[in-house]
Amino acid sequence: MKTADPQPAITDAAPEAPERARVGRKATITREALLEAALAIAGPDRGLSSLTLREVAREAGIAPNSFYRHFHDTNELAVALIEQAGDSLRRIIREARVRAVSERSVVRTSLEAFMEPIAENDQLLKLFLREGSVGSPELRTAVERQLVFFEDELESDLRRFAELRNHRLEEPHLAARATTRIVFAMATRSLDLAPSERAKLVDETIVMLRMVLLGARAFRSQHGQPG
Amino acid sequence: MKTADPQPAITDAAPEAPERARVGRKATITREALLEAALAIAGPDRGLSSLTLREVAREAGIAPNSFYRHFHDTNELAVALIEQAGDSLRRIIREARVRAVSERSVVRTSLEAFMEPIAENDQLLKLFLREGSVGSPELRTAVERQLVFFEDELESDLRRFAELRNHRLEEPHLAARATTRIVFAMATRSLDLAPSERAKLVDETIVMLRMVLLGARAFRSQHGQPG
DNA sequence: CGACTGTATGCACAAGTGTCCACCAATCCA
DNA sequence: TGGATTGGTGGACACTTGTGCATACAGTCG
Repeated sequence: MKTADPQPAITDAAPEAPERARVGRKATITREALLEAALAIAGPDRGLSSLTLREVAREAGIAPNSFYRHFHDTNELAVALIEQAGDSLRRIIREARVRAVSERSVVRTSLEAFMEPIAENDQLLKLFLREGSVGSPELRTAVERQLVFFEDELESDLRRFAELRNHRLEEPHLAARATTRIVFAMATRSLDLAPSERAKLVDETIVMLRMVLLGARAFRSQHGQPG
Repeated sequence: MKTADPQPAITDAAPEAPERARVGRKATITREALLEAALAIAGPDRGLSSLTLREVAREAGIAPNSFYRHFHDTNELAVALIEQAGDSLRRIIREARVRAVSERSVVRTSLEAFMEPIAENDQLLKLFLREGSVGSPELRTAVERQLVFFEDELESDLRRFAELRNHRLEEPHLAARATTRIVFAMATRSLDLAPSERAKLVDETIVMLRMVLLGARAFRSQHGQPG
């Protein structure tokens, strides 16, 4: 296998030196393979930040020292993993968006498109949901950054949709944020649920989201309204 | 080893076994002191589940082996810590509730009462917010259980309040859940914010919560309404 | 060919971990 | 007084961890 496979998009924009190794020994293991190995280890019980250098190396089938050729740290690997998960996440959402415009219930369609890969075996997604807010500062900001990407895309969606239907929409940014956090919290919760109970959770989540959207329409942004 | 401490219901007001040691050597260090020590170590960067037996013992000033006299495991300690944090949390909320009924804005008063101890140095609270969903299955269910307690109390609050003001309130359970998750997500986020930015986050959170409450009033529980 | 270079490995080390064991210390009850 | 019981200690064990150093491997270039 060649490293030459560009695969440029981990962060969306990093140039990432596509011509790294023109001379010297061919890499027997790629950076991506290491990420995969780490993913395989980091089950539900183990925080991403508890990953061990030797452990990852073992899983990937290389010597512990070789790890340093690809990452300087396990933290660095964790951050890369989060960013990759975030990309995967937003890709899912974009697909959901495409599907949603032609369906009856935008909320339901989008949410189901979001939940489905979680019910499947998308380790990346599970990882992202779980990682939340523990770990090194870099890791935390990495997660937060991805969440904000998510919120931003959702906000412009909400804006477009409201305009399309001639709805009022007050504070779309906050509506997007509330929606995001609810969805993530519920998706995380669904990870510990039996598949049979997930459908119910989806229904409940839809109700919550509709509350937010209804509220965003009814909201008056003036201050000091009655409690 | 026996836990010996019956701890019949984590729910409320645990009697806390006042007569544990009637015979034998006087304990030089209490179970609580160990919890405190663990709390002191578990900073923002370290997940609760990465605590080390020896580490906690060192911080508490006892021999590693003595740890076993109080907890069978670091996991057990972590769960105890979470439950303690949950209690502290609900105590705060009850106080907020008392204050809130005599104030103008229930939402703002409650939320500020919630955020204030976080801005202070309540390590317990920070811990709880952060721990979210990583760690052993026992730890995760412990966190989830505390969240549900929280939701239940909030739900009955919402119900009472709606009745008092003659408001409609559809699906109060889900309104409570949405509220809870938003508050927790935002509180967690505020942990990484400079104090000067927290006020803004509180304001934004209030808007989000009002959206939910407004939506819960406007909501029609019938199925299949227009998207 | 040999020189050069990036990749991967083996070995070793100090440090840290959980846990077992025997032992001491204090306190109560008979 | 003397068990009985509980709390705490110290030493040792087998193990894992991150990392430094020297060295072998596999290419590419002149």
